Amino acid sequence: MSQQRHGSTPGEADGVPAFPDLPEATIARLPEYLRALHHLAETGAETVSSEGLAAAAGVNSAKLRKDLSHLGSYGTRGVGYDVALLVDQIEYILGLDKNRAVCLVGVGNLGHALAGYAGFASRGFRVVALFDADPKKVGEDINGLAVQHIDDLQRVAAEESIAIGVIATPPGTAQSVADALVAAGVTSILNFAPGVLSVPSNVDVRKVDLAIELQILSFHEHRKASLTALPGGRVPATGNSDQEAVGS
Amino acid sequence: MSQQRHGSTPGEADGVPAFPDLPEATIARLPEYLRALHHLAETGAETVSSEGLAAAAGVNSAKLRKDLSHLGSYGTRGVGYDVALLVDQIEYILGLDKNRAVCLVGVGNLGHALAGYAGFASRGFRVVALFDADPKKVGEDINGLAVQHIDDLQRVAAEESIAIGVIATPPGTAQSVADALVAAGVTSILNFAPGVLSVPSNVDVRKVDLAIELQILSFHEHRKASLTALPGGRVPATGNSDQEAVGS
DNA sequence: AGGCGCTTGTGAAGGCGTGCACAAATCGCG
DNA sequence: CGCGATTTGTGCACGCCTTCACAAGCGCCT
Repeated sequence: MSQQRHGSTPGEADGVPAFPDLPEATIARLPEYLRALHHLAETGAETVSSEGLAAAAGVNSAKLRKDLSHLGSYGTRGVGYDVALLVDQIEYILGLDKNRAVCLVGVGNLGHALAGYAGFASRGFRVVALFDADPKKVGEDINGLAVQHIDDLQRVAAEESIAIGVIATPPGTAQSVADALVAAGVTSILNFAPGVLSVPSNVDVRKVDLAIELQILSFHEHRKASLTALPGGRVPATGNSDQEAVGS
Repeated sequence: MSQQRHGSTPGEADGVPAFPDLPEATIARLPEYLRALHHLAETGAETVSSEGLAAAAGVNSAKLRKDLSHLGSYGTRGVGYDVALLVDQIEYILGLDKNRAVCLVGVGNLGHALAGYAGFASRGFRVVALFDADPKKVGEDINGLAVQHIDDLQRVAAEESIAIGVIATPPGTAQSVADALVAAGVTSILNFAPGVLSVPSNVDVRKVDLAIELQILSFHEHRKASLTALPGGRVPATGNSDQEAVGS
């Protein structure tokens, strides 16, 4: 669209503000598109149609096209999208070309697993520090990384210029950890602890609550059960064939 | 609303269909309300105002009232909501009074942690079976539960009447596991593996992709960085002070 | 060179969700 | 017994997102 921009460094444009403010809904889907594109690239595909990519990402093709059009997209009518080009573009928009440093607080059951989660490293993130309040855990080696005491957070965060923190502590300590992260200059938090965090407005928080996910499924189970028991009979589909990941 | 129903078994009403079809957005928030209510109950509160509960759940008070009104709510004007009553009502709607049986497939890094996650048991779910395809893992004892081979899924699922399955396998095997779950009669799936699952329309899938969450945060980091570098200056708040959990 | 088929990009419409603002209802107190 | 303070429940308007449907554009084949 707009002027011709093919071939310029991704995002580096002439008069266009490098940041088309994308709708939140679109942003939430970009990572899924990216994953699908990587998968396609591995199978050797050079281009994809919106139909094909949409199917791979589990969304409507019209939605996909509109999403991509928001970022001043690179598609060719009659052909489709250049896979490699689109990958670069989306990675640029998501800021994944920076190989972002992440720290993780709380090396309990869940934190331990997250520290070793291969999916982070392979998708643009480096877990550079682990913290815990429990002295017994400090010093423990997890995947080649030593657990440090939470009191060192401030220093380490500055040294490694960490902007993203992950909270995997019990609910009771989550808020104080969040405060510590904010004080250490972290401006994005991924919170696995149940409960609401209060943070300054310039800090972004995303929350993942595993029990909540199950409870939502439980609702649908309950609903399906009460419907099949009814005269009407057969289960009429939730309309949720989309299975998006999250919407903040 | 409707007629007076105070005192009847939750959900058991006269002419009212026990299932007011709630908006998805509301359903996604109910678990958060429930958590906040439990917390309030522990502190000994008998009633809450919509304002108070809304604050505890991190949402707007008008939104909360509308949400509760959808389930034919139990509030008293001038007073607030009866905490215990509301807990019962929400638990009934979410189907949590059934103590639902859940099975978990894939006892790797993440699956291991999920199997031991205390938050499940304390919020209405029992993990009753663990499966893995790796013979070396079969027989391993995790939290008093023995890992079984995936081939036994069908039999065990029937015996324990499992309706909810959790997938924590590597991406490559997720689809075949999903197929096996569906064949075993599971109608709700919580998927931690990256990628899109295709399932019959009567099966609900919710997806949690940890890397996607980080990528969304990364986008906001990128955005904040490119804004502070600009003439306008100060970070203008994402407007995301809500921090909901998920919206499918 | 011209035409045909295919695919993108987008205008417009409809639906869903949010938030405001207020009327209705309840309690407590004088 | 009536009045005021308080809080719920909701009608309404607005904005975001989705979806349809189609014109514009591109490549290929003849």
